[in-house]
Amino acid sequence: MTLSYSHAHQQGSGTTEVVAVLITITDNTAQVLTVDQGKLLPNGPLMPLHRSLQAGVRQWVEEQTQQPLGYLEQLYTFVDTNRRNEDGHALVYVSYLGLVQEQQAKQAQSQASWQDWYDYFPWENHLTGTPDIITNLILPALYMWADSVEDEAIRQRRHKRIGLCWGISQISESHKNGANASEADTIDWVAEHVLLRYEMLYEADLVPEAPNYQPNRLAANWSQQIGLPMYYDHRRVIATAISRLRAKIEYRPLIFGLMPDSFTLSHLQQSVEALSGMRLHKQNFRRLLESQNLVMPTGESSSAQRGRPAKLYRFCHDIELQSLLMDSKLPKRK
Amino acid sequence: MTLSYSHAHQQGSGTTEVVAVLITITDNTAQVLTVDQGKLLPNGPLMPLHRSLQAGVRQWVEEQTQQPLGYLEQLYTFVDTNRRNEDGHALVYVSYLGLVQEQQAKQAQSQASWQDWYDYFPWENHLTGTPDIITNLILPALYMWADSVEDEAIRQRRHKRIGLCWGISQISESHKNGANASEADTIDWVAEHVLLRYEMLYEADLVPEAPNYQPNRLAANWSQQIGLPMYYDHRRVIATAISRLRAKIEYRPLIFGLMPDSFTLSHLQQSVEALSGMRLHKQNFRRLLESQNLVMPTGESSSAQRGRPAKLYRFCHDIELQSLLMDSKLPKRK
DNA sequence: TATATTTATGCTCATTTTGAGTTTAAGTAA
DNA sequence: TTACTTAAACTCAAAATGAGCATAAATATA
Repeated sequence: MTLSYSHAHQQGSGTTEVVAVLITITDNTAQVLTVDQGKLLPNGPLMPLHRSLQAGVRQWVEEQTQQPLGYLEQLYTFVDTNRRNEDGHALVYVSYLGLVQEQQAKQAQSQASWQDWYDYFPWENHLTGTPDIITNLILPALYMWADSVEDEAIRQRRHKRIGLCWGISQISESHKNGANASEADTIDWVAEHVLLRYEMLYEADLVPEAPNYQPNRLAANWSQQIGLPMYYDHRRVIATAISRLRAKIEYRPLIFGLMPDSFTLSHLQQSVEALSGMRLHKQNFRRLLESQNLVMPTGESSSAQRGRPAKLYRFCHDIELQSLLMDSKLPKRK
Repeated sequence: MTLSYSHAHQQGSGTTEVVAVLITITDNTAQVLTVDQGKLLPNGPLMPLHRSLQAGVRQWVEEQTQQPLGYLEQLYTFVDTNRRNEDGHALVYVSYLGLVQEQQAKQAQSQASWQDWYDYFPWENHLTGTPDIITNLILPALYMWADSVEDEAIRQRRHKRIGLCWGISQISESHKNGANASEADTIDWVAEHVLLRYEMLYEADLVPEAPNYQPNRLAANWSQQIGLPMYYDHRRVIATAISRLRAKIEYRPLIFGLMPDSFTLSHLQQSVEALSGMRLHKQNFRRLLESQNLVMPTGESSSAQRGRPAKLYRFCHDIELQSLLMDSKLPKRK
């Protein structure tokens, strides 16, 4: 794992970098923009000429990916004490979440490429039910990790934590070996806990990025199944982005930034589903949309592929402001 | 306005600083910890010896204020292009929100002092109804600002924005001079829009920190009424903190970090009210609390001052984890 | 052509959650 | 004792939510 790249352009003694998580949806699949064969996010040092962090992000994204980008919001700021400048100052990097409209997502320019984000987080895709990787691989490994500790109290807390993070509704039967089978047995999957789940895998040394990762102690082809690793902490940065996106989409119409100018309601719903990784209830989705006055029919209909043709809609740009200010929700779970 | 202080300890070429917004509640009043006579937040440069941003924050807060602090979360990262190091790199500062338990809030150590946060944001205190400053001073000034522009479209957007930000329910009568009186007339005050409101005042040059602030053009004693200014962008940082706190307290039991070990439900409610700046409906507040299993009675009662003595409660520390993970809400408006 | 299949869209219904009261209990101050 | 104050239990209607049924309008197929 060569960590050489990415700082070729670093000059002077700046200790601040920007990192961008750009998201788009193509063919109902959520994608993230990467460089360096999917191993890194677009990034670059903040330079004296940049007038703001946003400006820095936009410049480096433009330069490294030629991708025009719209909505951009700050995510989180990390410190990497393993990377320091000549004065010994640790590298600080500020991450941003950016949205790219469907039609704007260009094909693989230069070093950049769009990647299905579930290639990095296969356990986050619940579009066709709970993925096997959770029940067959992850949960057994996590319970082994939980039980590997002497202290009974810690063990119990870990069990509880696993349940809360991963939603132990189905598996409760097969894993209530302990006496505490009477615990709240219907905790359900919370889509926005992406970061918590990734961090638990990291803490349990179950991902290649973790300090004590030992795939030999795990299932045979563990490394192939646990998702693509990245350099530095970039997979964690993506997890942060997905968490934010999934949480925010429920009360702010961020989906605006990802849709083309006109679309069907099904298309819109599938886009939200691609982000949340879960299926939604069709009728309720529409009801909520209607109650919010977020979209209006264009008058045209889509040239249907199979069934009844759907009406086309566009967002009420009239409400740009409201969309920023007011609490306009989007639907929840199925 | 001397901006000299606060960088006396800067050494080397680091371009990263940390800033802390520490919050406590004493006598049902929300307070923020400041240094330099209330003009600055505790802050300091990130140094090579710091192993994380949190560690940096804790060290500087400890050093400057001797205040022990518990819960800490990252807020936002700013760039100040006006402050640069010898290489021309702009200063990056990472802000944190910290909570201090009521009993832990010490009195004015060294340079530090606790300030009523509504001294900085008098318009945010709606505990006794909409404050006069909004109707008498701020809104007239904002509408003047909105109307000061030629372009009709921009003027309309500004009017709309003002309404959304400041909740134009009461004043709609006196200000529907235009033809569009039929607009949604019942927009209500949203407590967590603190940052939006401050930024609007800044944009309209109505606060002393703004580049074109000209108090002479405004009401006679404008500067005395519009809240205490701070150096740099520190008042904006507090606004960011209050926004986050008010938003998050509705779906995460952050209030934990501010309460003493045992308390009455009324005390708890008053604390939440101090943060949100609004009165809550007593019975519904209790109902919600009960449905969440966040608190449990200690068995004791408070030695009542006047009325019937209230039972004392404590938080279910059993649920530390759940409080972090699950969506446990606290009540909304009255 | 008739029929099945597919997708879109309109509508119903039971349950839960909210907002807002009323009533009763248990203390202190006059 | 009486008035006043705060606590706490309970009620009720309106709104939001989760889930299902019914109908409409197209295409694919027998």
